[in-house]
Amino acid sequence: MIRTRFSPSPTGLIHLGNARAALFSALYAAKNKGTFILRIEDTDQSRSEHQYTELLQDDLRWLGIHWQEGPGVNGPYTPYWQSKRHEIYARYYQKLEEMELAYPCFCTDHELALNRKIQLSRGQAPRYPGTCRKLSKEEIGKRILEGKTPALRFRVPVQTLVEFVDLVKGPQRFNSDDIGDFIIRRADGSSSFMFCNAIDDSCMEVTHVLRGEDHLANTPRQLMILKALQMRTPEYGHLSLITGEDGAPLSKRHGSSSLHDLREAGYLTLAVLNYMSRLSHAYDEKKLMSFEELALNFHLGKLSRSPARFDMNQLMHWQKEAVRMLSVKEMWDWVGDSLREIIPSEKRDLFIKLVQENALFPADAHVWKTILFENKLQWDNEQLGILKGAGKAFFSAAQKSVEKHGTDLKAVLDEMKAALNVSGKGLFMPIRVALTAEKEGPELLHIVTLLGTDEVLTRFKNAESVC
RNA sequence: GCUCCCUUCGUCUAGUGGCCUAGGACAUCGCCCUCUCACGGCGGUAACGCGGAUUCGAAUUCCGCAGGGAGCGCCA
Repeated sequence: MIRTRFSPSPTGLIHLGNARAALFSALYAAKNKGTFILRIEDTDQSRSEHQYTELLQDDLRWLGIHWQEGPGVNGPYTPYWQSKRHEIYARYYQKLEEMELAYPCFCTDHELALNRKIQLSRGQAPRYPGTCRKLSKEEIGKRILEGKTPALRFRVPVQTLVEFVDLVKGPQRFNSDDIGDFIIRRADGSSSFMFCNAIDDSCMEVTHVLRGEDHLANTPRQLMILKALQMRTPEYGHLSLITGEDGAPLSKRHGSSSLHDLREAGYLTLAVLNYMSRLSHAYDEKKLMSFEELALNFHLGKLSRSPARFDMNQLMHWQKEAVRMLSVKEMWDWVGDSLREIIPSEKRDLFIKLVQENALFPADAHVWKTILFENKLQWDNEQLGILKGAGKAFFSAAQKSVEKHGTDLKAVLDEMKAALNVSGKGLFMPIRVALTAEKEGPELLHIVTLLGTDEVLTRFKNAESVC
């Protein structure tokens, strides 16, 4: 049974990199009919904010990622909030202390910072020097009596090779001597990420951990903890990072860097899903795929080892595809139901159909709503040139034809062709500009139908008056 | 500084020693279709970071270099 998880900390909106870790974890579980777990890592009370645990779940659900265990659904390994798992961690701290594989550390922030500075200036790796490593029971007792509250450090074994096969990067080998004793419980009693993340994965029987590449060097630490406790270890796969268009790590200054931003910007779930799935994972299929299809064709072995750039062009491509796939109802939800009230009921279907072929975002639909249903056309100089080029006679002829044929555009055009000896672009462009003040857009036939005879006449008249 | 990761068209990638005069998609350019944009069709431009080694043969293996990134936190 495959079990994967996503374990965000509620300190902010879900970053695209993390969202992708969640996505791939969910896809992998889905592909293998396994279980995908959501676990909230809120051990850092000072930085965790409740609002984010809700937002993060909303955003995940929006992306179409659903968890079989976690907040809201529970499961056999409850609770799924780390802040509520203190007793569980306490047992393992005790075990480690009993085995003397963990020891209290009384060093202050100041001492540690100073030490790091000295080591760095000497060209050494900034590692914990082991100050409290050999404190006797008496010394420890004395300090505690003095009112000092220690943190707990893991005693890293000496001269030990930690080896594992990374699911995407391949065989890895680390020397324990490159790793300093690290904190597993803070002085305030809370658990550090390094510790509870590993413990929870093991306790929850997670089989495959897919996470960001930035955790690769953490893996030997977590493996050492689990090994010391004789607990089962998951397999790890480290996903390459997503960078901005300039190759630098994705950040706020690149614009949309969180799922939430994308959602707010009007991107569709399927667009984001297809784009993100294909960032550092190759699919043979070129068409837009559903979550299920993406899962079915997901292969760990197809995950790329190299970092991938976030590319707006490509996202836009999937957005275009996704918009075209929308049903009429979905289109209304997407463009905003308020538009309905402005548009007469008999014209709604046609409006949606027309917008669907030309819009990338809801705002585009609003532009066409304004053009077609609010009478405030403004021609710019170039457009005025086009109108004047056609001339007053053109538009008076147009009005005459419309009066006779109504919105039967073909009849109108035929008559104008014969009367004015114009055709092609010379015929269509002045009409398009007169009716929409745009040089591009949906088919004129549809535009004329939506406008109706009276409005078409008004607009031709206005065009004539500026010639 | 130390440890680790990464490096194929502008971008995402295919590629696991001969099928590679390196394939696809997006972007871009041109043509066709066409009332415009889009769609669609056809075609073009465009890449194996550098240097060695192994081999009859290397994008693919090995070594070095360069560049980019991560970790070395009482952050996660």
